[in-house]
Amino acid sequence: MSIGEVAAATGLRASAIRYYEDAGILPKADRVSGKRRYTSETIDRITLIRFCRRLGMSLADVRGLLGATGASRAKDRWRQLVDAKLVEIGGLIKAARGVERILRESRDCDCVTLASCSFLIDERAKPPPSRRRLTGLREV
Amino acid sequence: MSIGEVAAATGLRASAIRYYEDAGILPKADRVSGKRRYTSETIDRITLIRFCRRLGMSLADVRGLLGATGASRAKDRWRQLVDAKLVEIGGLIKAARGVERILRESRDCDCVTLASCSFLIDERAKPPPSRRRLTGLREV
DNA sequence: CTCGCACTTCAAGTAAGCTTGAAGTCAAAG
DNA sequence: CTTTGACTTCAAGCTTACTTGAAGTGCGAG
Repeated sequence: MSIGEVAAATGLRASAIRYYEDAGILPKADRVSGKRRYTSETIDRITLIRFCRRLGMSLADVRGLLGATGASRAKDRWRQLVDAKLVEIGGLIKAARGVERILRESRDCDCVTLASCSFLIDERAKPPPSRRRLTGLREV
Repeated sequence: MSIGEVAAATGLRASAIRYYEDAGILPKADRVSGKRRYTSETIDRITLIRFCRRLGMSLADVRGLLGATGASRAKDRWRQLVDAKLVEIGGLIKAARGVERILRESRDCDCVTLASCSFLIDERAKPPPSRRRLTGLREV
């Protein structure tokens, strides 16, 4: 199949498929007179990549996963990744719930005028903001 | 106070404070022989900004909020922002829980070998990935 | 033969929120 | 007077995951 057909089948753009190849996420494609030719295996692979991405994994995660040779090794890596992601997501959910609570509580507060607002007073006591951002997720 | 003192008091870097000024989030600072001078009002303002950022608001959100003139107007904007953020966070938590469930279920699946895995088969049926990423949060 | 389309490569652009570097200024300390 | 340290501006860099654009190639149709 051509890159255009793979793109149509997977919902990615052709440019993204080329990018994945450059990034080492997809193997170098065979060429027929300079043009990339694929088999349905590529579609399966892209489907797996898309699945992982949807679950909030980075391309680096995916690269690590697909680099695994042999099914059992791959399965180990998969479990490791999943376990790490579960911890991350747990943290994310916890953080989100904290934010939700504060938002609700501060909704009718005078914070904005900065007049002795308990939230901002609490805020002063907190350590500097962490540089680390929690992982962004896509809708599942 | 100097920019360095404000930085120390708020946990931001001086460069970030200058950036906020350029970005219109902080008002143009008074100068004494070319150097910015601040009052504790600035610290309060930065504290508010930091509070908002911690809750997952963008600098654009904050700019809109602080642009409000008069306390009641500001309060209205605050409530609007909070309501919008609550919807967003609700979506984020829902998405995160979905991901959590799928991760758990797929943990011990044969997905990685692509051998008739129900998760990947489901994946094939899904629409192309949404470009939209859910808001990243910081820890609260 | 020429048109048009899908493809090719490579470089650069995009988003957000800052940081970093280079080069210069200023005031107080030694 | 010189050094030191904090400050100044402006431009460029960082990160991730791609997209976009420019310029060129290959192939089937008319």
